[in-house]
Amino acid sequence: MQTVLETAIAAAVTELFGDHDVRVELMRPEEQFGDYATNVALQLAKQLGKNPREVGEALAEKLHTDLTDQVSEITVAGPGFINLKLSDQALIQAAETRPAQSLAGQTIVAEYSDPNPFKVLHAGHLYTSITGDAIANLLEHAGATVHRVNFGGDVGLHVAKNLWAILRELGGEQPEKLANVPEAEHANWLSECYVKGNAAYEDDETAKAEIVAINKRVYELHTNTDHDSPFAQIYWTCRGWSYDYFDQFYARIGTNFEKYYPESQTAPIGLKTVKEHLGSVYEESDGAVVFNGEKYDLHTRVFINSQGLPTYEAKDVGLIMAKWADYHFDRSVIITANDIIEYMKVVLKSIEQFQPELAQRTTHLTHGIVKLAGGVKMSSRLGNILRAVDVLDAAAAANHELTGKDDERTTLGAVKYAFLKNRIGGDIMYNPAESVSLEGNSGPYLQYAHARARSILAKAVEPGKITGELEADERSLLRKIGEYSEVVDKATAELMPHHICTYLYELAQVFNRFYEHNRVIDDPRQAVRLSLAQRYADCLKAGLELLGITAPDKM
RNA sequence: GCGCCCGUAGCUCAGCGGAUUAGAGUGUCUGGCUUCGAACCAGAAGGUCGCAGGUUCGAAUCCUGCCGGGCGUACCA
Repeated sequence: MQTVLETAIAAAVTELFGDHDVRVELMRPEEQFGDYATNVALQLAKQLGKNPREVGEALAEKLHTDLTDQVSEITVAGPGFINLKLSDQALIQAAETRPAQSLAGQTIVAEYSDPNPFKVLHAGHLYTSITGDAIANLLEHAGATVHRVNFGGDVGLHVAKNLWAILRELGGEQPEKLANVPEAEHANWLSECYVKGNAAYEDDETAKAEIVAINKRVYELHTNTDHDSPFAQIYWTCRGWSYDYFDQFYARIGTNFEKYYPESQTAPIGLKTVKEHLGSVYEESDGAVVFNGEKYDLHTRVFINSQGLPTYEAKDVGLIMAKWADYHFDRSVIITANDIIEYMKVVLKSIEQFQPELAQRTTHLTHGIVKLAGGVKMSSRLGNILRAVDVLDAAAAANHELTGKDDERTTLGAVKYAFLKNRIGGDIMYNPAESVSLEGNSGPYLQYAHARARSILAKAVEPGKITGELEADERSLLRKIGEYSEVVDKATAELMPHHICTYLYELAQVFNRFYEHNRVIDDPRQAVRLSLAQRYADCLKAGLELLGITAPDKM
């Protein structure tokens, strides 16, 4: 419908005023003004040297005859806006529009979550996982084949710190003693070891030297494919515990990954790639291999350190090469926190020098961090962290307190929506007491709104079709339903799921108002209203599912 | 120092070139359940959109400067 109107407006402009440089873009004005609005008269007036209202009046008159079937009212308002009100028939038709399949046929790799084995999953991982999942859903629903992948550091200094503490806890390289750690405690035990190892690294020079040595041993263990030495057994067992813990977490929040790319796998690829382009792209400096970003107004960064070990930069080069080899993607979306924006520019710029299409096809999408109320940043190095499970448990407790029930769907709905409703980019304030509300603009409000509509539908016979003239409240509801495809298209184009949250909340509000003032069952207009309720519930459910939130029929 | 991001009601956020009164939620105050689910609905109060210039028919939205905050700035990730 939007395209039909835009085409007609563009044609009318050309016919009345000849060719001019105007962008015909329809806006959604407030309902009192109409269903669509255009500012072409304002754009034209300047070029024609005419009064914008006169230009608007002329266009409105022309459009009124050109669009008799689609438009019931055209008015010129304010400085020269042309407001269009759809006929009921056109509105009914417009509400049938599906979101565009704008990415049909494309292969897209979506990388998100990226937790490090041996470390605890904190609230930030919860946020990035939920956001990444929603974005992957958007891409998928626009027709793309999406591969969800996950990158994580199973080698590196943090692992060495952890192993140093693990070895102390075990009293040496005695893998059999790992059996003493109860299965339920695996993740907690590892995270406690990390905190101890990190503290030792910072406070104790001897420990620091030992940790650096362990770091090198871990890399060697991978190059030698050592699974049998006592040291290797400890490493592989604890690493396995971490991946089990991740899988449990992802299962709980309902996302799943096709593939993990551990750094131990991408490191050798990155090392090889960087060395292949040593001299042409990368260069030696102070015993390390760097990419001189200053040539491109970026920072210079180390890709291979002076010990010959790959840094995160080289591992990321390896990751991008591995993703390319595995998928030959049309597009690669990497979702991380903001703090590595500049870093990623350097990595991509370096890759651009020898494989430009990989850099061109990559989108680095970043979000803020989860902050505790009071402005405290979370750090797993310090141990004063809010774990992912703490956030979920707090939401579950709030849910229980309000409803007396335990429902994981509501808990997840609350947490996911609380995170997703904010525009990606800024930091998220998390207040354990207030942030995960079940009322107002929240996930449970939408789930509840959905369940109410389903409850009505369950009481009635099959709804019919929406036909004939609509009453004002019915029209408002259908108008809102009709915006769905536009909103999803926008959210997909911008990779901004929060647009869907804003819309769904408005949609539910419109329905709740409708429901407050109008009967559905046992009303002369039952057939039309049931049909509207059905459309509404389907629309709400589809939107929630795009966000990764389940829409229960009862709650 | 340089670069990037942010500053909108007490709090948490939408809005990011358009409409006489800048929107929500929450919190405060008030009203509505013997009737399709009140996790709901309705109303009141609450804002010099950080400050100062500029561009524009039109600026919270674009540009410049300043103030305040965050992040990054070579061998962490």
